[in-house]
Amino acid sequence: MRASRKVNVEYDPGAFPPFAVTVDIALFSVREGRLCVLLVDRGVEPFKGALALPGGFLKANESTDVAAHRELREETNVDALGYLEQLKTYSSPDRDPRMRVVSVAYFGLLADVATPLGGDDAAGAAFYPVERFVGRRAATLAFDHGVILQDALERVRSKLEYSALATSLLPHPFTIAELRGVYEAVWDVSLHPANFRRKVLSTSGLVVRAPGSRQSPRGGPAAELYTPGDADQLQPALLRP
Amino acid sequence: MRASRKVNVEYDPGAFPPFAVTVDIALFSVREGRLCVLLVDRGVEPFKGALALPGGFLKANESTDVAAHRELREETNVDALGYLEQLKTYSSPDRDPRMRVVSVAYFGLLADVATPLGGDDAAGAAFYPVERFVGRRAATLAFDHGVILQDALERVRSKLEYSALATSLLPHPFTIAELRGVYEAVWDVSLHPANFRRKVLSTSGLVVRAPGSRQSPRGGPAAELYTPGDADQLQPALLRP
DNA sequence: GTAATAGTGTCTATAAGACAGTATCCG
DNA sequence: CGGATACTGTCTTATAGACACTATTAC
Repeated sequence: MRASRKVNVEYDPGAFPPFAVTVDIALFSVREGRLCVLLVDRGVEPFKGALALPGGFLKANESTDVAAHRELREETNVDALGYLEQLKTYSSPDRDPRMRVVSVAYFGLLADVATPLGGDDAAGAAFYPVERFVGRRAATLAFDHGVILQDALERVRSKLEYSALATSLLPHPFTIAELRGVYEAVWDVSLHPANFRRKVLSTSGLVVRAPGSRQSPRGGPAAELYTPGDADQLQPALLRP
Repeated sequence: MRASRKVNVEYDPGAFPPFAVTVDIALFSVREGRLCVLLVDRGVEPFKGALALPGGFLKANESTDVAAHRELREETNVDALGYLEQLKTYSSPDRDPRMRVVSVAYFGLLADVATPLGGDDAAGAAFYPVERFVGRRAATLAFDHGVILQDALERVRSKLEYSALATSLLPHPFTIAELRGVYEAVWDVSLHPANFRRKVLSTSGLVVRAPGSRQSPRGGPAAELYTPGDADQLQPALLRP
């Protein structure tokens, strides 16, 4: 055992165990006021017929970042992809019943435009409200994807507080009310319209005024339009209630 | 270790590319008021003679969490380890010049007790001030460990704001001034003693009063002692200046 | 004594949350 | 018209930061 490290650093090809590496992506989108996640129908065992996060095997000469983009492109169109970030790596030895698989999970954000789920492997891919898969009485997902989704959701909820990610979930330009709708959907809370507006506009670099205005869908005056600002981190943060 | 190739015999080995998986750990400790990181001297090529983060290969039947703890135990005593958390996975195809290695990086926090670096593989392991390895004119580390260290440092700096991690870098009990010293070392700033004290004591669950007191090292009245509270997240956060 | 530190009190600026009120649009 | 919404203004409370002040220790 004492010599194990020395064996390792010499890279005897038989000195280390090989692993399969996959990427899995939790792609979020706000649709009709609800936070949804892209899931695919598994057509093969194990977990045949269950829902799973889109993903696939890492290729021999690509990074996981590249693999995540590639897998996502195979499920949906990548044009509208607003954001993609590595979440966490899952490596429990029994997470795949067939073999040893280490999965590098990502989370992504997509604006709710008319998104054609028309990739090569998009059969059975659709957006589902996340509420069905979190908390008690949650519907189960294949493998440990329920845990991954839970972790991704918490990461997104947290990042909305101190980063400008919320605008990645909206087509541009957008109104303050639409931006508020994103926060309300992700955090699953109801926010005070007047205070939210003041907070957003006083956070430098979050949004910038765009020309024109847009009618409210349910009455009221036309709303001013905005596009994302150049801020990455929010100062001060927009804290969850 | 040598039987590891047998682990995957139950599936078709040609169905996916195999990868070596390692864990690398950035273990931080505050020593003499400076934030330091544990580095090991590489004895073999590549990067022979360079400094590197401690780490090693993932075994066939362990998770990366277990592997990180095991590797750390081989470098230093694990008793004082205050915290260990997964940071990020690094998978650039050329990050190791010899072969394809995917590394799952961790960061850890260790109190500055008399830490015997007396593990089996501790030869050449020592704590170095992080300032030497970050920013421009930084000394280089082996592989992409400089990037990993930079990412780990930023994660630790950020987590001090909204979590109670700072107490993991101190032996218990500690004084408010010692806790302030941790924040000052990690953030590389100078904090107002009076305001810091008020802030810490008004953050519920951060610290609890311990009996007794301790003399100040450089004059002044005896300082009250505290131990970590039960809070995990800080409410309100202790924001960087 | 001087210097340094622990701890308290206080003032100001900023931010969050509650809420009133006006203007504008749809039906 | 009524109802909903956009947007502004104001009040209260909580917090951050600056700073004055006292008390206690080492030298």
